[in-house]
Amino acid sequence: MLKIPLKVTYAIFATLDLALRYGEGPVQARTIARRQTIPPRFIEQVLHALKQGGIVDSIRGPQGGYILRQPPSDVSLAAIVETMNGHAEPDTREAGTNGRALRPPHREALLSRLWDRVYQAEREILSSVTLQSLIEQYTELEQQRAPMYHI
Amino acid sequence: MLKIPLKVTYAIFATLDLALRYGEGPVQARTIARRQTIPPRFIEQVLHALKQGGIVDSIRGPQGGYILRQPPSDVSLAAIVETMNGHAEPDTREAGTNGRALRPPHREALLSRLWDRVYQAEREILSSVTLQSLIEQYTELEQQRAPMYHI
DNA sequence: TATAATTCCTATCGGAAATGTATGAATTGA
DNA sequence: TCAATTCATACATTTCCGATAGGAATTATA
Repeated sequence: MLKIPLKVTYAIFATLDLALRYGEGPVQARTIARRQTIPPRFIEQVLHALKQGGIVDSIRGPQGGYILRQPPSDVSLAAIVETMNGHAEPDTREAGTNGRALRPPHREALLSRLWDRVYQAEREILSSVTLQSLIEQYTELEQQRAPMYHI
Repeated sequence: MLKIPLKVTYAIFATLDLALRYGEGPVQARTIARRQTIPPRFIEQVLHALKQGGIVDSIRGPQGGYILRQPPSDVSLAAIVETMNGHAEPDTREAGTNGRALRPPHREALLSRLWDRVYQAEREILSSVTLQSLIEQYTELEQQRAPMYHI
């Protein structure tokens, strides 16, 4: 039910990489690929999709690269995920019915309502998480492992 | 992200079919397949999985078939879905890291926490829906379409 | 005990989707 | 002009899912 394509993971790490350098000029695809260990030829496609989705901007030519279009606090994971999934609504495939069993369209409505609820719950969570908040969580984790001893 | 395998849909309709006849003895795979329009050879596998998951019991030989193991009000969709997905926890694939970027295991933890939240939300919803409540919703919908005129 | 009805088990196939690679065109700073 | 970069598209590979197939195991019933 919950399936996370690698593409989506890549997209999150790529934008997170950009978020960590927000305001410092464009970052090249190759650089992100190296740092995040993503196949270089593949990340181009991911970044391209992110551009189509309005998440990142691109600058061509030498010294070009990619930048976040908005500050990290304005970029929710919901936006990223939806972009990568092509706004895929819950995949409501339907099997037909005959006999005196559950009949469509009621049978269909029964489940599509349910999937909708699940979908909305998922969306709600992803909307509440931004690249900024992810960065904060990350630095928290880092400090827990290598704590700063005060005084 | 939210993907609903046909297998899961089939499993729900199959168990719903059994729920509608709970207490009336075993129902054969072929019968369910015909009524719910599921490929006969395929539903065998679905029912088999449901048996392994403890959702249904099977009776072999002539006049055999499948029955719900518990009354419909005790069977949640969460149980069915988890059975069909082989208790698949959120698929947390990880790409390695080098350089001074986000480093595992923190990077990994960051996302797996998130997927976990989504997964739990999904689970919560599915736990609250039973075969019984689905049946009730269904008959409600039926009556709305073909209403009973009182008096 | 023989037979037929049924579940059980495993293998396999085909197509679609996901992942990854390749090639070259378009753009642009130096 | 040149080199660095994104852009666009096509192609190859792998993995997964739906579906089919064949036969083994079980058992009610005649």
